[in-house]
Amino acid sequence: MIKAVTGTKDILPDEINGWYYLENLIRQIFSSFNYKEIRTPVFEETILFARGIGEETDIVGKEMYSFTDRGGESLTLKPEMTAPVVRSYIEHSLGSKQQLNKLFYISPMFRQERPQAGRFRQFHQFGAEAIGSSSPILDVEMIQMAYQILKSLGLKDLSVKINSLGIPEARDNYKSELKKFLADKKDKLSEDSRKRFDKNILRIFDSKMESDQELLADAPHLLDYLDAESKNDFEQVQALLKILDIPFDVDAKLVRGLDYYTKTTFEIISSKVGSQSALCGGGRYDMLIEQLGGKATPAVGFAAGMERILLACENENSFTLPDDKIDLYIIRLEKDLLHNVFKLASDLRDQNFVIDFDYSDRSVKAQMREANKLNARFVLFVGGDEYKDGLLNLKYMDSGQQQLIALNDIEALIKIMSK
RNA sequence: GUGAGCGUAGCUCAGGUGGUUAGAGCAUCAGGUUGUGGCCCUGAGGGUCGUGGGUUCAAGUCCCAUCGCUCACCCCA
Repeated sequence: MIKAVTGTKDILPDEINGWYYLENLIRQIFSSFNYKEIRTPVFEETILFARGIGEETDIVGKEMYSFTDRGGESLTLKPEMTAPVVRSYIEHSLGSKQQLNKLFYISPMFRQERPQAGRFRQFHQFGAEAIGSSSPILDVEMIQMAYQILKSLGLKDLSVKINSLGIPEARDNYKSELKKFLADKKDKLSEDSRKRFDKNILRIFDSKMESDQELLADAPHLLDYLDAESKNDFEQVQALLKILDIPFDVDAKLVRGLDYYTKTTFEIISSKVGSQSALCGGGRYDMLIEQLGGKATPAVGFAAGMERILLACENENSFTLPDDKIDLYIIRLEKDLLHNVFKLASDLRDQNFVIDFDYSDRSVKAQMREANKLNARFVLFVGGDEYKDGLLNLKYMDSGQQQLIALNDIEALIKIMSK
């Protein structure tokens, strides 16, 4: 049997309503902040991600689905959306059409990682990017939109973590201080953390090893090394979050894994999704546009994992969807009335009613059972003596009540079903 | 890339110490009299017991390999 590839899955009809619900909510909330949707291709030139995300990151180093096409070009299935959006922003000179571009997206992403609870190789993210302003108001707007979407889904067990990485110079200063601090403790660190020491020392803070965390207890604080501007912005962010009544924790250990982040970073986590607890993450990336060949432009954004969010919703039982219903199931009492039923269904479907009927020649009982299973509001019997008199028998499925309707008075039927 | 657990009908699972035609519930389909649902009753279909090899007179049940799934590490949404 041919099965879906490891780490991918089908979204089946019985779970699609949850996705519609989430997608509608996303579009509605982003729209209320006047963000416009952008769609980019699923694949891009590999170099976009290598340059944008950073050669040293795990995503680029070992998780990308890259392939060479017949023209010999190296292409990659997008592992994240910020680089493609920025590429598009530069390519189409969106910055010269308006000062600030507020964009959002909903899209599949691809990363070749070992699947796990809340993690797949093809997964879906929604997110937003505000390109063209350095105002911390936009930093907060990102958190606000993400938080509002999660809250609207009924999620309760959320916590917002924020941090500031400062401008690159400030961060570099801090890195060398941290390096000094850990130099004589290096051999006590875990194996993974020793690797991080050389590759990306900030990530040592991510370690789940208690021994590492003990060694870090007295480490210098990143926030103490912030430049004046970053510090001021970060205070602004906190003040604005308080105005919005969004609870948050400053977490100096929150270090994002993508190279492009500057200043504010944030994450919203839920304890209801297993160990992959980050539902969304983002931050400011003031250097990226220039780095990808555009004019130096400040920007901020976030991305959220939709499978994780849906998983959290399921585990918290945060919302319930109404059962699927159809308006009318048409039952034919005689087999030779197929054409009449077919035409009637067609006419009513033109009026935007959800209509179904039996495609084989099943018994009336079987058709009734089907109507019941489909949660039909009404059943219409076509055939029998009343049909010879030009009448149809309409049944209200909730009450069981029946009523006759003239075959030439479809308007009456429409009127009843419209209620 | 590393580690652990698990693989029996569409789904959830039973199948002491290996022994005749592998079971249940749910789901599906058909019936329960003449043209009518949800409950109930009856019946039917559906499984190379993940795959391959080995031990044995005999394996779903033991051993090995392999594939797949799940969870965790790593990393990230």
